[in-house]
Amino acid sequence: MKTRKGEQTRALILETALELFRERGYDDTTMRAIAERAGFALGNAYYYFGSKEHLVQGFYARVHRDQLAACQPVLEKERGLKARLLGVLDAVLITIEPYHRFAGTLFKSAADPQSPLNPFSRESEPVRLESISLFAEVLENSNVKVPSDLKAELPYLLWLYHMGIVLFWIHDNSPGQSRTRRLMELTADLVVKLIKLASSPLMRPLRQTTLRLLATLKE
Amino acid sequence: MKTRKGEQTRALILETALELFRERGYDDTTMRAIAERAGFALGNAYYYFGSKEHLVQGFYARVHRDQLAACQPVLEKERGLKARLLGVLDAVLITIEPYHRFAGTLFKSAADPQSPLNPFSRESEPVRLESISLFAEVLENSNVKVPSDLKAELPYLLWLYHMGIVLFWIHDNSPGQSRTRRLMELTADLVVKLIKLASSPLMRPLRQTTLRLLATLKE
DNA sequence: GTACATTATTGAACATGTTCAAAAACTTTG
DNA sequence: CAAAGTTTTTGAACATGTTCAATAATGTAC
Repeated sequence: MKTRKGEQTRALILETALELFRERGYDDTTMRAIAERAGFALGNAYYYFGSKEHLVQGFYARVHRDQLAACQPVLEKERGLKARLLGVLDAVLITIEPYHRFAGTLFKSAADPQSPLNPFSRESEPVRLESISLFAEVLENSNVKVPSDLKAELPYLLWLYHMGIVLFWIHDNSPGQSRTRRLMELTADLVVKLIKLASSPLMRPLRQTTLRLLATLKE
Repeated sequence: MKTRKGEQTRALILETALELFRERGYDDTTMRAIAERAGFALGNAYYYFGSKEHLVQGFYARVHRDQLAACQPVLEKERGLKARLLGVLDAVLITIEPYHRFAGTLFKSAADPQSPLNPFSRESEPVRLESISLFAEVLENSNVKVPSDLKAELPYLLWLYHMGIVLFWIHDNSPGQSRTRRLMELTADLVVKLIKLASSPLMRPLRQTTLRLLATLKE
C-alpha cells in the first residue's frame, strides 16, 4: 500500500534527526528528542528507521545527493585533472561542513566492520558505488591519459584517497578545518603527479605488481 | 593509601572482563555480567574503571606487554630489516588473535576522535609512544642504513603501517585470518624495498617534500 | 584499643536505545 | 456504507551503561 502519508512521516523524522544532529551531535540526540520534536511517539521512529544508525544511512544518501549537485558546475567547465579533483573534494567538504561535530561520534559506528554504516559494508554499497562512479567521471572527461590497467582501478583508488581526506577532516579541529583544505591542495597535486608518473611505460612492471596486490586485497 | 586489596580487585575485574570479551565479544559483555562473574556489585566495577571503555585501555596495555615479550627473541637474533619487521608483526597478530571477535566492535569507539580509545588520542599516548619506540628498535639494530632525515620519521611511519595491517586484520574474516598474513608478507617486502629506494641520494628532493608534508600533518 | 580518615563496596535510581502487543487511522472490497 | 485488511501510531516495558549517596571494611594516629 505504501501510501504518501508514510513517506511524509518518514521524511519528517529524517529531517528532524539531521536538524538535531547538526545542533547537538550524535550522542546527545536522543531518539526521544527526535520523536518529540517531530511530534510523534517514540515507537514510531522505529517503525520507519530500524535503529538510530539507520538514520545515518539517510544522512549518507542526502549528503551524496548534495555533493553531486555541488560539483556539477566544475565538472562541466574544467578539464584539468587537478582542478576536477579539487572541485569534487571541495564539494564534499562544503556539504559535510555543518555536520563536523556530528561526524566524529558518527564514525564510531562507521569503523565497526559489522556495522551497516561502515563505508565498505554491503549496506553502504549503493552509495559507495555511486561515489566511485563520480570519480570515474572526474577521470573520464579530463585531459589526462592513463593506461587501461590503471584506469580500471583508479576511480576506486581516488575514492579511497577522498575517504582519507574525510577521515583527516573529522579529526581536524583547526578553525574552519583549514588544515584539511591545505592537505587537500598539497595532496591533490601529489596525486595527479603520481598518476602521471605511474602512467609512464617505464613504470609498467611496478604498476602491475601494485595492481595485483590491490586485487588480492579486494578478495 | 592505595592498598594491595584494591589492586587485587582491580586486576580481578580486568581479568574477568578480558575473559568475557574473548568469550562473547564487546557488546554482549555487560558490565553486570563482569561484576557478577567477578563476584562484586555492579557499582564496584565503576569504582576502578570509569567506564566500559576504560576497561579497553587495560586491554591495550596488556596486549602491548605480551607483544614486546613475543617479539624479543626475533629482535635479538635477526638483523635483516624484513625479518625484524615480520617478527614484530607476527608477534602482534599472535597476541591479538584470541580477541578477533572483540576487536571489531571495539574499533567502534576507537575511531571516534573524542574517544580515549582512539590510537591518536592523548590517553593512548603512553602505549602509542612505546609502540613507536619498538619500531625504532626494529630499525636501529637492523643492517639497513637510512639517511637521518628519514630515520627520524620512519618509526612513526612503520607504526602507521602496522596500524594499517591491524585494521585489515579486523576486517579479515578468512579462516585463521590467512589473508592478513599474506598481506603482511607482500607489504613487508614492499615496505623494505621502498625504504631502500627512498634512502637513495637521488630521491632526496622527493623524500624531503614528502617529509615536509608529513610534518604539516602532524601539526 | 578507640576515634578518625581513607578506601572499598553496595544497591537503588536514572537515561537512553530498542521491542512489542494493542489501538487507531486509513484503504480496499463487496 | 460496512466489513475486512493493511499501514501507522502509541505507550508501556525491557536491557544496559552510568551515577551516587549510603554503608562497610580497612588503615592510621593517639
